[in-house]
Amino acid sequence: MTVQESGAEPRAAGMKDVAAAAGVSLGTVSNVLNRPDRVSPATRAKVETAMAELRFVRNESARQLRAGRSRVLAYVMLDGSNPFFTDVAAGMEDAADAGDLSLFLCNSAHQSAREEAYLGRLEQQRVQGILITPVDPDAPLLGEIARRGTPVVVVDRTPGGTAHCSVAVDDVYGGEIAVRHLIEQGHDRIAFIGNHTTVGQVRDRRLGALRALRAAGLGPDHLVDLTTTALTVADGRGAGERLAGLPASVRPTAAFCANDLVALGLLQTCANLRMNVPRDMAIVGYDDIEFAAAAAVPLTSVRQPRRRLGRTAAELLLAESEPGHEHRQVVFTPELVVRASTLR
Amino acid sequence: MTVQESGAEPRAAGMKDVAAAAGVSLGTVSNVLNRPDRVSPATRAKVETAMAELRFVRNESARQLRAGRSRVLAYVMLDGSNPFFTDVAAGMEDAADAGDLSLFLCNSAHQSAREEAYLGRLEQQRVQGILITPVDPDAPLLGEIARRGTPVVVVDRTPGGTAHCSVAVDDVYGGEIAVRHLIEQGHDRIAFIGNHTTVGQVRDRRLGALRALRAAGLGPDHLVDLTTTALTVADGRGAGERLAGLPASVRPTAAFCANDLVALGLLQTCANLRMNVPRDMAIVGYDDIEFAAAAAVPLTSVRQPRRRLGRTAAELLLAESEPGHEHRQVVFTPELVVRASTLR
DNA sequence: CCTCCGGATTGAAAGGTTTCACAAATCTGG
DNA sequence: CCAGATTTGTGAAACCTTTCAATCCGGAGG
Repeated sequence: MTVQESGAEPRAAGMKDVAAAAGVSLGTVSNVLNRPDRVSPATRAKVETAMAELRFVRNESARQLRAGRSRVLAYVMLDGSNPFFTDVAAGMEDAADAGDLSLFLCNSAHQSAREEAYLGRLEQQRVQGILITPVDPDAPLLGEIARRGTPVVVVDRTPGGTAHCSVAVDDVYGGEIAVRHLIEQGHDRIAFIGNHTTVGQVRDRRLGALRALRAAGLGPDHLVDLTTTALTVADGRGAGERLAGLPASVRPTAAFCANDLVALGLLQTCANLRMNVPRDMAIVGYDDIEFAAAAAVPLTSVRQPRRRLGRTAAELLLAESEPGHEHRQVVFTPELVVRASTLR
Repeated sequence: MTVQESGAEPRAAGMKDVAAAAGVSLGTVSNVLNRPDRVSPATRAKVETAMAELRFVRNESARQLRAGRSRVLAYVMLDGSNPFFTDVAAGMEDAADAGDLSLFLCNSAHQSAREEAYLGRLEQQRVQGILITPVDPDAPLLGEIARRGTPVVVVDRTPGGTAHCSVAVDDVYGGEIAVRHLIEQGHDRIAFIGNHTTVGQVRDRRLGALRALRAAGLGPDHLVDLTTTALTVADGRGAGERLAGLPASVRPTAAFCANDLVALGLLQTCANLRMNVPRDMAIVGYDDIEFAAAAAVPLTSVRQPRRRLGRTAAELLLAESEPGHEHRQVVFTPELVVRASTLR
């Protein structure tokens, strides 16, 4: 007389149950799962049938506890709503797929508190490694995590020390090619729109801009700074209004925007004010997000190898576990994509 | 004589080590972690110091194995590069934060194989629940997972049966208000641009469009179908060219696009062909993504309560574990955001 | 017929935590 | 000063898997 099991859930089956149902030992079930070649075809078939019948789902916690290794990577991204980071993540997925790993995405949304919470949990989960675009690349927490044994790779930021691997893009060079292009188009008063005082990346892009001016024999006074608080479309609109308000004698004829969102905002203001782009105002953006090409006036922009950035970061992470590992800092070179917004 | 521990890593400390260092029992360490009020302040302090000194990091696998519960939710999203889904995810994060849970994001990128791989792993991890916008809402796998005990909530799709909770937006109504607005603006030949033959959502939006026409006493022949293969900016550009190629006598004066990307593409083609929006062509998009407002001609669009959608989905998921749970299908109502692209 | 060999299978230990019944210590108030 | 209640702390079992040394078995070689 067996117990009715209609009402109560019959508690999920474990390997023990599978072993019993198949009439083999626990060890054999494990072998079917982890070393199928060590097991005779007949037994394997029996075990696999039993698994299917019992709807067996392997318990990853137990597996990981015993085996020590985890099979997940995580990317803690700075801003999940920025297409740049989702493209980077796509590159990581490519690498993770190739290594039979899962990639989990976490969005810190520029909040240190959230970032810390995620890092804490990931460390507790003993993930195989953490990819991160940190709110603050020099926060000590990252170093501590790495020292405690979870590999960390910093993405699209360059940490001060050399405590981790990192991948980044040469922002100085990016700024340089953007402004060199504008100079070649005949501009010699150029607006720089962005928050270069607070964000390292933006500072670098501006340095590149100055370098291009110098190379053309133009002093730093040929760069007109319009400082924003962040890098949103609204910031771009605001900067556009300030720009339009300048007397014609000093108003720049071109603008280099610290990212494409800002550039789109500027473009919109120009359209509202009936300023023709590129005739009255040439615009260069940065990042080459999908919408840059789709804008009313397609945007010239500095493209970063986003997907490649992500893939390389993940590969560096996987390489961390190899024997004589040395931390590497990979720097990619951006390229200029010229479109209508700068071509007269 | 103790062993040198300079070179070799000293194996991460566990609760046992903490207990020894603090001179208390293992159970007490566990109490400090899980029920701090059951422990005297003095002992707690001792234990906490020991934890800090040993750099103790709790092992989540072991915790979960023993406790049975996990503290993570996962959202398997259809397209990580679509701002719509990242906004939905942000809403879920709000809810997860409130419940002291982590939200992990997985990107299936429209690939069933990837979706299945993620689902398998999540089930093995025994996550507390799965939120998903599936490639195919009627795939049997979802039902199986739910039956095996991992709650599943379907987001922004309406599965045929009632096997899960779901949250969605009323797409028929969305299509209706979009086209009603165009009719009110005096249009009576309206293009519908999208892939309504393959995607349920788009079919619904088109049905709404027809309903609005009927309400105005106009037959279905007043809707001109321009069918696309997907819903990208490029599809919109292509449709725009087809539209422009129509003889003026039959060419619609307004277009209802199945999403904002398509609308942006159409807008771009109009700009290229020197067609004025909205005078020569009024445009309504769908989703109201951030870039809709930022377009050269700000786009009228149907806004879905994205963040709310995500938050509600997560809340439904958390409610699944309550005693007498019944699956619920929540449907939100979209609203029309009118901007310059339809206002003459 | 015996020994030895190799492949297939087994059994038990181990991994780090949570939980719970129980013991010890401290407090309450009569 | 004591019985009983309350607060702290303890010890061992349990969670489910992986791993590895040991055993089993059938057949090849002598």
